[in-house]
Amino acid sequence: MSTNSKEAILAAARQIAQAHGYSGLNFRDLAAAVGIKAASIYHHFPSKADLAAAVAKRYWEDTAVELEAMADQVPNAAAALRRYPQAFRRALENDNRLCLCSFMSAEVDDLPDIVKAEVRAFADVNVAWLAKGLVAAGIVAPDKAEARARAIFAAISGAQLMARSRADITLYDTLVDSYRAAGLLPA
Amino acid sequence: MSTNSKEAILAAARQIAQAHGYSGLNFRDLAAAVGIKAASIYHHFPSKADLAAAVAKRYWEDTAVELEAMADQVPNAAAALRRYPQAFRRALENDNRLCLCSFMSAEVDDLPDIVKAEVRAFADVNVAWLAKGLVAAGIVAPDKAEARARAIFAAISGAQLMARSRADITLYDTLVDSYRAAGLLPA
DNA sequence: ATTGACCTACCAAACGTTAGGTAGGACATA
DNA sequence: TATGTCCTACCTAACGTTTGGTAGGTCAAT
Repeated sequence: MSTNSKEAILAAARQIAQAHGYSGLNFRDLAAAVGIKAASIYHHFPSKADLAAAVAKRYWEDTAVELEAMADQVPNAAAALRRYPQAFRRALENDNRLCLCSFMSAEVDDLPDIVKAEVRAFADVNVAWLAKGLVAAGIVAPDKAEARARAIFAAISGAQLMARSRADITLYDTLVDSYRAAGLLPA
Repeated sequence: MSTNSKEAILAAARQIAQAHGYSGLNFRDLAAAVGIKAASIYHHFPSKADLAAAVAKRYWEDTAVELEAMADQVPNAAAALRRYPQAFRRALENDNRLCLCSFMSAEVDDLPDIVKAEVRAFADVNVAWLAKGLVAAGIVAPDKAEARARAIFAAISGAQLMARSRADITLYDTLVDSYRAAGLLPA
């Protein structure tokens, strides 16, 4: 159970934080979700800040793997870009949850520094993947790829947030369609 | 001081909630900001839920007035639309704060129902104003105005959130520029 | 004499965190 | 083979603090 419990804590903490944020993540509920006692979490993580940093780090690591896998499953860069919104859709499918790092971006004033750093890393991973794909697909010039990638990332984050506030995943889909129609996302 | 205190509470609560969210809004800090005692807030608002609902309601009311004023100060609908991002820029100028309703959208799982309703009303106000302007400026057909308005609102919210996470208001400006370059926002 | 605005003084519940302890496995030494 | 030491993984119980909220008083203005 050694490594297993730590992994279970990370997984459960991610689910809680995607629904209730850093401030809404508490040791008692987290422990209950894992099936242990609150104090036992301290055997695996020295503090709430360290736990949250580990969760956020794992979150962007998982996302990086997922994005690479998505690119591999598809014939070309354009097709991979077309599937990018699906990555953010999955959080909404999971009980109307939000991207962990969108939630933590809102909470940034109350976040320990070690957590903030991981939140920024998540954005960096997304922007880098998008920029690479935009260039490979020949959609934008290399010197303008990062700006466009950031715009796509920000817009998709906003669409997810708005859909969450209405608990309406079809709103997310129509927002993505609108981004395509307007020319922000490649059609 | 009668009406004055109530207004002061609303104003201070808005500032706090835009920086720390609904969960980070507490009666002691709020009272201290106003210069009264925590218990005295209950003389004006029966509960935290009622207070937050009043704050959110006042927030969209103020926004509606501000948007109308913005439209009036400018010769035509296209010029008004061009200034829309400025409304969201002001929160960032105010100590890197976030739109109250973006924060509360993230927190939607833990929000009292009466607060949720006001959060949705804020989005409705923005979308209605944008849709009206888009039609008046002849940028989109009336039957497609609302979809485009929603896309703009979501994208601008996302840009503000991303800029906040980096505490970088110039990032907000470049995101807005990218939206224009990509065709989401009218140039 | 009543009301409005605010106060002091609490409370129960929940928070992150700590102290100290228990059960059981690993492992080198005697 | 048995003993002593150390480890991991978890526990109970409590710590001080903060939370939203309540009861009842004071006091100037009407």
